[in-house]
Amino acid sequence: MTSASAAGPTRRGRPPKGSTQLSRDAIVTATLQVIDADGISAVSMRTVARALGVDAKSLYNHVDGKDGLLDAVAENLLGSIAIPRATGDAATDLRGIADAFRARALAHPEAASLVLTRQLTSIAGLAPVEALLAVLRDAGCPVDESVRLLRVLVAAIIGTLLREVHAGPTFGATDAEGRSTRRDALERTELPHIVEAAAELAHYDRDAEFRFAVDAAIEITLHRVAHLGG
Amino acid sequence: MTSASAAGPTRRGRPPKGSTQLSRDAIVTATLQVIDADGISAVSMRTVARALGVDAKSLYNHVDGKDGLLDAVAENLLGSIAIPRATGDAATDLRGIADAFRARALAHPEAASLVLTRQLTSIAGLAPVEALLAVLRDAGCPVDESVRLLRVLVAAIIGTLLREVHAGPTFGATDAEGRSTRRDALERTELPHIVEAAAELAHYDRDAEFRFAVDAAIEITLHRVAHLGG
DNA sequence: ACCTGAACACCGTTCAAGT
DNA sequence: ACCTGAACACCGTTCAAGT
Repeated sequence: MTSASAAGPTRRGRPPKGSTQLSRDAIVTATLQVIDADGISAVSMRTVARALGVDAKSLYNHVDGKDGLLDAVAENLLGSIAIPRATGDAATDLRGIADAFRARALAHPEAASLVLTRQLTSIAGLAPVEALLAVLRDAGCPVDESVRLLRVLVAAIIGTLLREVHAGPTFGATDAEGRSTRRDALERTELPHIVEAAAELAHYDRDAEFRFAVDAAIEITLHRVAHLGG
Repeated sequence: MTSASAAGPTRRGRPPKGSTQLSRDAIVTATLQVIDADGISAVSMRTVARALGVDAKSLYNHVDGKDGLLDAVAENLLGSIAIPRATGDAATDLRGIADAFRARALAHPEAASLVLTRQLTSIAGLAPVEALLAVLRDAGCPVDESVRLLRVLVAAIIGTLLREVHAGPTFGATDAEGRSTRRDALERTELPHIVEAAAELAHYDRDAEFRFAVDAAIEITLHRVAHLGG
């Protein structure tokens, strides 16, 4: 009945010495590692805490619940996009920003859907938007039209990346056997145009599709800019 | 210690009479109701089962776990899009399909992200793809180019709808006070082009933005078709 | 063929207690 | 200021037992 002596298995209270202080940044990094290793569905307050050698409840001191944690990961990714220096050629610069965005997404494919999918109200991830706006304004596009075109571009990028990220190996150009499985399934639908295009539908060249979609969006954008500005 | 008599609270074994047989369809419908009422995060095997007056484990007889359940909901939604009859004018027909897709998504905004986000390997939701392909092929576009343009269109539709669905009330045109909150936040970023465009960025006219993005994708599509087919 | 009891190994989160 | 124990109300899923 005396108070507990020194045999307690885990400690309580503040960490004793320099046992690598927990921090928001360390938590985000650990979460990204869990996602990369085991997928986004493996993320829980407990798995992340375990990776840090800490109790799950400790995370609440640095992050606003699980949802806040996932937001923080998305913001971290978005904020770490390396936007290339502007060249002055609008098409080149827009493409460069799109490519930088994609490169970051594909570096963490399992985490990418967080960025593509979450409504980010924070200001952390606004750098790419600023960069796109800068290109459009410098090309002589008025503010309101710039915002509309910005949204067209972003929708094209996100829509395409979302397919690419979700497509998984069964859809990629490398996996020949998954491709033929898919083709067979498409041919069995008996929908005439789908059967006709089954081979093309089963094939997905990620790089080429991204380039095609983004170039299409850029083309329409610059076409409109030319009509308006000068 | 005798075997249990007639006082057991819930029954075991097959349902006794005509107690509305459980079915895959009933399960999907109940899930959609849960989603509409309380959001997608409220979906669990237990909540859906409760809505049906049944034990959660019973669902496993009709549906492949929670993931299979959500796939089934997405397929149901995708399969119930009312595709308008073709008029023969390609732009009109493409717009009609896009609008039909959007109408279905907005009818169940909380469930929409399932359709936009899940990789659907099933053939259930292929009708819209068949319809889009039909329009492109009838316009004289070759098969391979049709598939590429189809993907551009779908990416534009999904990218735009995803923003619209996630935007929530804080982003809409109706909510004037959320809009001004957002504008203030944007002005505080001190990123020059974002500050300049803060008013436009804080404003989002859902109908107009969808129309603009889809028309842009259609324009580029038909432009390419004209160059190729004639 | 279809349902459930018992059971398992998990979840997110609060709040008071510790240092 | 930051951590954890105890606790709560949940999860998805299996498998054998029932009818």
